[in-house]
Amino acid sequence: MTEQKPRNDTRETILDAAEKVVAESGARRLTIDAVVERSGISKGGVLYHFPNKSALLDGMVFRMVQSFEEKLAMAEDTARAAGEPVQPHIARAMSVKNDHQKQVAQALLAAISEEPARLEPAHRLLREVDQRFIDGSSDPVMSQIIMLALDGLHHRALLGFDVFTPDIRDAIRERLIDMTWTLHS
Amino acid sequence: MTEQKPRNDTRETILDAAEKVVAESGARRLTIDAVVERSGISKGGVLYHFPNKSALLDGMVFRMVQSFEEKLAMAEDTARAAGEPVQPHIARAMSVKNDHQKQVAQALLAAISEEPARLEPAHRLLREVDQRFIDGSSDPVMSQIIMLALDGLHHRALLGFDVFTPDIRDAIRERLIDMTWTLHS
DNA sequence: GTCTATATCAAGATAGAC
DNA sequence: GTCTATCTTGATATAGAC
Repeated sequence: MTEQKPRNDTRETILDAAEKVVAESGARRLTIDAVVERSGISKGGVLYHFPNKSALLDGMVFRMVQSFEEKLAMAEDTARAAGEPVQPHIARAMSVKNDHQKQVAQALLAAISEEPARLEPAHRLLREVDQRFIDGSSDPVMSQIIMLALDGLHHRALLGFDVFTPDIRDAIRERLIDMTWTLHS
Repeated sequence: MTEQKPRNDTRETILDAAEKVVAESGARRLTIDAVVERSGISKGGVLYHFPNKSALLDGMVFRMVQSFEEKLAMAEDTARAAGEPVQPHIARAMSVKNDHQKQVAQALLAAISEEPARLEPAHRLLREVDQRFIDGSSDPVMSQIIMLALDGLHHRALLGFDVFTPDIRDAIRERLIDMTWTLHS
């Protein structure tokens, strides 16, 4: 039995609240006080875990990067276990629209508004994924285009501009995954 | 003789300065005072033209949208004059990396950090361009993918994450334009 | 239309009790 | 480890002279 993650300690509660604030009120209003209010934890408590606002942003970005990495690692493991190329699985993992993607958007948004330099871990991750995604492709430029289109999906969510109906979104996703298969078989 | 545009009145100077502040110091530091300092115009002067910060953001977004619309209109005129489909020309116009794209990034960044609602004019524009770009395509899903990839290029510039060498960027651009031709001939 | 001076407030950060 | 109270600053906005 893998025990339930005891993840909902105070730290996680604070990060959850921070994301909610950004989602609900915009990156501008991501203030310590807003997080205090949204989390129900006192200012002293919040500042105990994140001694200043930069640390809070680092925490948001780090958690986002980490959970994204886990998701990709799982996708790649699945691929390898099936003896398949990893790239279509990466594409699928990147294009899923769920809470996690929202988390990505909120964290990126907060960091870029406040201190773009804090995005470095996200840049690192994107560079690595780019590399693995293009690797071994029979048409690297097309692979890069697919990766950019996947980025574009995130982009629109980030800008709060998500006009696709679920069917169109699904059609786009499946098409991108198909294309990836073609480039890696 | 078309006379030199007399565009460099105080208003434009202020908007230029605002973009420079975002580019140099991040959206967070886009303050009235920073614009005052960067533009050399006094606080009273700046607040005469933009009575509050929201008005300044509106001004940034509006100018961005307008110049983008002009650029697209020119591209479409060129296409029609040559009896060609407009979509490849739209793709070309959207993928050019220049000062204008930087302007887009700075304005978007400032608006989204501060007041996402102020992005509405940009959303409207993107919806329209999307529509025209997909219109009459022999493969609308692929057209949408191309548009998303073009978005992705902007996205990476926006996040300060622009890793492509100029040749790769050119290769991607030309490929996207080629694909667009295929879908509209 | 442009300027300086100043009022007001929101937000980050610290101190110290429990 | 969590809390309340308070200090300090940076930023918006106003007033009114030139």
